[in-house]
Amino acid sequence: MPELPEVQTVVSTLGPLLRGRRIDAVRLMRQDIVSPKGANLPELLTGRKILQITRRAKRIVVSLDTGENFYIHLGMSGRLSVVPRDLPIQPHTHLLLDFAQSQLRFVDPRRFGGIFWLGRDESPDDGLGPEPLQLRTPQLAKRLARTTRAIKNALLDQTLIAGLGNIYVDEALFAAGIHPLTPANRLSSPQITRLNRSIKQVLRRAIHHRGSTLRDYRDPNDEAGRFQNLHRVYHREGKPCPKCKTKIAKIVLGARSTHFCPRCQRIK
DNA sequence: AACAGCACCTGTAGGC
DNA sequence: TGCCTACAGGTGCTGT
Repeated sequence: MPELPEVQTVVSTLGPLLRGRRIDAVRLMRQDIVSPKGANLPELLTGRKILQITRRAKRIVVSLDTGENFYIHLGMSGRLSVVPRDLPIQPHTHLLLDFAQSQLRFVDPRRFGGIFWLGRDESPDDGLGPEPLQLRTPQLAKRLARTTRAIKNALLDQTLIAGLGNIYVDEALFAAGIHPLTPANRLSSPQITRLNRSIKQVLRRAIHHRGSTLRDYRDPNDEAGRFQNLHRVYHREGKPCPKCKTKIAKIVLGARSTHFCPRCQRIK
């Protein structure tokens, strides 16, 4: 469910609530959400203090006072919330961290998300391409030149560029006027320049509006995002294109729905 | 070796 | 109302 803007919103909300707090107790209801398989989270976390919470792509990285780190991935349906300890526990709650005055809960019905403990030789960057908000155009051009896949699929590949998902790829391609099926290595250099600008613009706006809530995304204070109201193509099939009024099309690409304007986004 | 396709899970919305 | 299917914001594996 969450892409970079939603994860950024979660991280900015959690930071002030948890920074400097000591973990008094840990309750892990399902071991199978933890990686590596055998990691003993209660033992690793109890008594530790949280130094800071940061984001890398869609990973929520928690740094501890021991110098150790782990990250949380929300998958499609994962949610983190900070609540009073005595609030009733809802179904699919897999992990509870107790602090003096509050409790952090990880709830994830589909269990595509999880908690990833990082060993001394591991980094939250492992397996990830560059951050889209820091990406320079020559770097993007170089990476896209290496592949013939459809640009939509290439942008979803987290090793190529890390943090975009289905919504924001469709929105960025629309903003740049690029057809999602265009082979990545066939983009012209003006197109790549526009694409890089569009990606940043879409992500910044989405972060400003605290992400998109389509079904059930919520920040740790249980608040919905607002950016879904500003989507121009995503989930708008059959509705008029905001630029030219042509009906927005929906196709399936790599098993993901893909939305675009057939008139504004042509394959060159 | 890169890449398409599917599997992994559960909840929900929409059609009949 | 109720049943059944399709689909959902992600990623990792498998087979070509």
